[in-house]
Amino acid sequence: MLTQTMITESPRRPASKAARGRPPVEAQPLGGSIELMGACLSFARNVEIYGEGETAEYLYKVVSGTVRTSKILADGRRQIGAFYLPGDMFGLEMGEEHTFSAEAIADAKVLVIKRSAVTALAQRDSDVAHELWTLTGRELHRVQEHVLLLIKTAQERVAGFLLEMAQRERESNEVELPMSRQDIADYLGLTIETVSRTLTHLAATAVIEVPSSRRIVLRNRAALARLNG
Amino acid sequence: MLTQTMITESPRRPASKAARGRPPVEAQPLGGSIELMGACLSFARNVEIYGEGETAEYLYKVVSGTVRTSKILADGRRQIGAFYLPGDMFGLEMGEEHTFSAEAIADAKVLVIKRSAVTALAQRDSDVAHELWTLTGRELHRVQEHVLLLIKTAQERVAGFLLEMAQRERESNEVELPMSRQDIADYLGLTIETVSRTLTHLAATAVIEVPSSRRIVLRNRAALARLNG
DNA sequence: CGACCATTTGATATGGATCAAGCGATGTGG
DNA sequence: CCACATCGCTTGATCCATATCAAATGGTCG
Repeated sequence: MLTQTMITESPRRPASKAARGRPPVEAQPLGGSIELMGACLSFARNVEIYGEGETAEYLYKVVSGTVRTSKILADGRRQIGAFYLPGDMFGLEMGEEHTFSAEAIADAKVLVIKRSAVTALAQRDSDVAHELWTLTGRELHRVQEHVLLLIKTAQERVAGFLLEMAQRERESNEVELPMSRQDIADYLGLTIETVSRTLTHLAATAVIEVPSSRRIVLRNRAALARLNG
Repeated sequence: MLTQTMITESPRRPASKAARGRPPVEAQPLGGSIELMGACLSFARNVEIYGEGETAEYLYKVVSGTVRTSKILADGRRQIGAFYLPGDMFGLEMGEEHTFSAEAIADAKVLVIKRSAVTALAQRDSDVAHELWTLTGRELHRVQEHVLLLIKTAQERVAGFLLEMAQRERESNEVELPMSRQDIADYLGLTIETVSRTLTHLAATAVIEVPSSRRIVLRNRAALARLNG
């Protein structure tokens, strides 16, 4: 069994701190008509936003911070389904229940939108319906990519992960990782030690630089892409 | 690199043989309004239905036989995305291109539906739109389950696969596997040898019975479910 | 400063991959 | 009708990537 990060239910901190370190989200083409009608909530680091199995009453959009969705298997192993950065929507479900749980990785602000309102709107407005569908389709695509990651070697997974993260934080070579090594490991289906060793190895071969554990510089993108398979 | 099954582009055989061995498909609640407007095509074993990267002009519904979707990685490894049995729809894409290719595993008949017709219809009819969305959502759920399979041990993957297949062929304990060991291996992210060994082991421990290589009897579902994690 | 985490590093174990035969069906040509 | 090639599958022996177990390091906060 893998060692799990203990989820410490730390008390909510004031929202003022949550927006730190990431620019405000510009209006997205997707969700343009949706995002108007939600309330904005703050969640402190490691606080659960919703739990697996709870009824899916809302869908969410990250304003600041980072959110992870995860699932705990019977024997305690944890699988992380996705990381959501500012601008990403999450929590949209087809069934009545959330199939994963969601937690804030760093203090996060999320826009909360009532599901019933959106689906009702979608019934009349085919554009909204199309947006919802697109959202699900995008998610599908992401998960398919995730499957492709999981059949690869440790190096390839880590390389793929870094490229994925780099792609998302505006095409820079500096990647700020908001999640712990354990989170990365549980996302990639590896152990924390293997993730660490692989990063060390990539650094040793000058493919990346690791100035601090949560900050990574991509020195040789081509090599990473090659490793990615 | 994994050894790949050679895809022999055998010539199309007459459709009469394709329906063998599986009862005709009853009308599904989903797709009720969609399936009326398609043509029915036949594909021989191992014939490609569409290729990765081709423009997604149609979506498909399996009438008889079995279809697999797959992707070949740069180094030759193959990942199978899904197996589609009679009644299942596949090939629905959000983008303009197919992200996987699709081949018939056994001689198959598939209903072919023009994408543009469906999306046009969806624009006016919110029920059709909802059907499309549901279809994508169901697919998303399947792929999420696939991810969960891929982080498990070989035993757990094979057990999970068998349960999945059993669930789909009307809740019987007899599972007829239409796909080869190589297909199963590429679906589960294992080698053909490991799949074979695992099945042998499950048979040795009386969890299953393997009267012929393509036919499996689940003797102890509880044990399988336990192995499934 | 000292306690507590997260992360790295090291030593060893192991599950599954790889390499290599063997086996049983199915089909083909002599 | 039988010898023989072929193909899909199984079985065996060995190797290696990653897990596991254990300890050291380093950063953060009271």
